[in-house]
Amino acid sequence: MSGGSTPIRLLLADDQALVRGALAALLSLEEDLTVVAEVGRGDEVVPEARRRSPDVALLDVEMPGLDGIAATAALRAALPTCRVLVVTTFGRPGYLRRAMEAGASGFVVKDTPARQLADAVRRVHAGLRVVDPTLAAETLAAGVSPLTERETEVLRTARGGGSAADLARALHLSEGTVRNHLSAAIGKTGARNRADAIRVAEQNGWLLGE
Amino acid sequence: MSGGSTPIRLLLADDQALVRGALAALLSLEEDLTVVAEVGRGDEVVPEARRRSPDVALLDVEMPGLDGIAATAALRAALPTCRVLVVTTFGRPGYLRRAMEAGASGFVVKDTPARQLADAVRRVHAGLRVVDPTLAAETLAAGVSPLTERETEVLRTARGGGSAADLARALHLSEGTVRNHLSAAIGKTGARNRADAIRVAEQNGWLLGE
DNA sequence: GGTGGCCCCTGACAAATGTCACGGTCGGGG
DNA sequence: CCCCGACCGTGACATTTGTCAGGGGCCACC
Repeated sequence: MSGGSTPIRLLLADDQALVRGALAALLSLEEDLTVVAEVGRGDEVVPEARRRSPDVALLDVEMPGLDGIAATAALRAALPTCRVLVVTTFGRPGYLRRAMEAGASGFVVKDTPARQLADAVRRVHAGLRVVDPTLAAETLAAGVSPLTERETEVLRTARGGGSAADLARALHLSEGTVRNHLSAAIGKTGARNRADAIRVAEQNGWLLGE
Repeated sequence: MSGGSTPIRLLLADDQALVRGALAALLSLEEDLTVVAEVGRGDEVVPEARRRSPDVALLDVEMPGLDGIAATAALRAALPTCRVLVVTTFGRPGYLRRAMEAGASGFVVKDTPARQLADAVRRVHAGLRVVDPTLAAETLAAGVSPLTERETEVLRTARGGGSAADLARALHLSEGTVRNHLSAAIGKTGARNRADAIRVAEQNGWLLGE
């Protein structure tokens, strides 16, 4: 494929240096691909992309500074010609939706065989969309988050652990209100605990930043 | 180094196919290393190692079937000549201790630069021990788990979420006993919640399977 | 034989949690 | 306009949770 013309320029973003380097090694084996930049934080994606102007960016979702979804949106805004392929550990149904809404061209789970990654990159670069089919089905099934904005916020804050009173102080709400939102969230998630509700919401990717 | 003699034979175990393949690509760049086996589950490590008889095994801690620590012990028992290098995502202080106790020769976090991995493999193969220095310090600081056997068991079961009554049924205990164990665990971990205690214990690697 | 640790249970208590019914504000859409 | 839904708050209530003071059994160690 791709007969000898200029190779596809790649930017890699992953917080784990070892994985980042390994992915670079893997992709560098392909003649039509070249890794021109590597970053370990979400907020370094756009600055580095400006410097190196890659064709495709591979972004992890879990990153310090700025998560991969937010980084996707920022990158699409800054360099519209650069395509984004999100590569993530967890197949949280909501992640896929959020990534696509943020302007990603592809979404790959780290479970997929290594061979397919290069192809995914090429497809994305060609303007096609790449999506894990089973994950797409799950996304449809899980649907959009049933949680209201405040409920997500309360649940997100509750993740750190702490009493309802603590949450109330942190969010400038009354303790009763916090408990009400939590109760609503528990009902909507089908959970029976506060902790349970957090787990469910997290699994479905309903707790992503903003 | 290693002037042209037979290369070091490696087995890779990681549940994420992409990472596994990428690591294989990374390590295959080194002339004195060759990847002879790849598995995605902990319980496949020993059978595959028997077939391919690698010199060094790189094992992830988080794996289905059998976690990396248990796989380490099993592998050491089955093939004593095969050294083990544990490669993990999380630098849980307790993981390092458990891995060393299980007979691992090295312990590397996925945050470390990709360049150092090949050297770590060579050192391990040479009979040396490889340990992340900062992590070693943390391990010393965190110390051994203060939790009693039953306390860990209860806490581990409580991870799934559920009321004290549920746990009592699952563990064939009285509900009061469960609450007592939980209370003790909460006290020892310095937490203020049940959920908090679980987080702390998990972070320190105190909840690993037997 | 005594002591101490871990285990299991009981019962009781204060605190936190989850639920409900209720009232009020605000904005958008029929 | 008026209604609905999201949002904030109150107060009250049953349940759950975390804590404490006990009791007894077992085992290891001095």
